[in-house]
Amino acid sequence: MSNTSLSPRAQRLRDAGHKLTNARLTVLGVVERGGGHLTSTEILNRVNAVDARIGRASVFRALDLLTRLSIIRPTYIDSSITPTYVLLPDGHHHHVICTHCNRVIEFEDCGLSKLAADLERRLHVQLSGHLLEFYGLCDRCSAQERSAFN
Amino acid sequence: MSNTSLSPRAQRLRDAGHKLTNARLTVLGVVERGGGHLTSTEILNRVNAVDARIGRASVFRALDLLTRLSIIRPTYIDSSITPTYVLLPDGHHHHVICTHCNRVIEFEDCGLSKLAADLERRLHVQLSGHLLEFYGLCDRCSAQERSAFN
DNA sequence: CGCGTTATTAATACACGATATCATCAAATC
DNA sequence: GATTTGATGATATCGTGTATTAATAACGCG
Repeated sequence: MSNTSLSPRAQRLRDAGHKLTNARLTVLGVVERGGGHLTSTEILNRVNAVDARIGRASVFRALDLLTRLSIIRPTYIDSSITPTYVLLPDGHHHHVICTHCNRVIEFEDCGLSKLAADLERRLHVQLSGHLLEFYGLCDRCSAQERSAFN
Repeated sequence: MSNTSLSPRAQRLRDAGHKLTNARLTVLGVVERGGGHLTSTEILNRVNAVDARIGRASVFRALDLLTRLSIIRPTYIDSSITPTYVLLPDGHHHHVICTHCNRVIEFEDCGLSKLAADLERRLHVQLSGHLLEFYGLCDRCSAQERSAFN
């Protein structure tokens, strides 16, 4: 098979020395089309809808692998519940999580490339991505709080 | 009992309208003394070593509560395994996670207070903390990689 | 300082997300 | 096309986190 139609992220998988299997490409496709913040259960269901022959374990293994390659990242919305996986589109992702209603508000632009370059030099690390989360009350919840003192 | 010896974080619990129970204060103490990145299991064990009468569920509830107050935050080191909880000492925390050996390197200084103020204004939110994670290879692993092409 | 109210707890049984295992399979290389 | 080796899928199992409820202790108030 030729490589002409490989997605950039699939290419990264191969470049890192991993086989481009059906299971991995399906999981990657589901996450890419998912629009962010899918739980493992949602991913399992969607993968199964695409190809019922793909097993649970392979989905979890694929998620682990994609995480190690900084293609996706597991995050907690609420504490302790199953994580949601977010794509790190250009290696990074940023959001605000409301600690009252658990709403997630994404935003662009973190201005962290300078800090990343600093860290690479100071700590002798090779960075491939980052995640920035802010916690607090969203607009609705903070309005509510003001009016009800509670 | 007088309030003279309340820790600042315990004070925050009370100010938010929650009772300062033995279970909550014990969990908080364990996390504060833990030096960051304790798993729930480690926290459970240490809490039990301090006071064996405290039940599992109370520990998880305390962790949830402390998370909602942005006093701690669950994070994933490796994908899919049990989370580790980090203190957000002044409302924020920053680290680099090595995607090869899972080592965690903490650093100070993120320069994000300006961005936080911006977001509060633009999104009409009230922020109480943040977490910044970088992913990549640590010094040891990136040296290894260079010498072994692998 | 003790009493009443009410949030919180402890104990247990349970649910369910994630994993270990291993025989089978298929992707990449030549 | 054959070979090598990493990856898969099925299943049994594990272990973290949760629901439930009667009992308890923290806090405010007199």
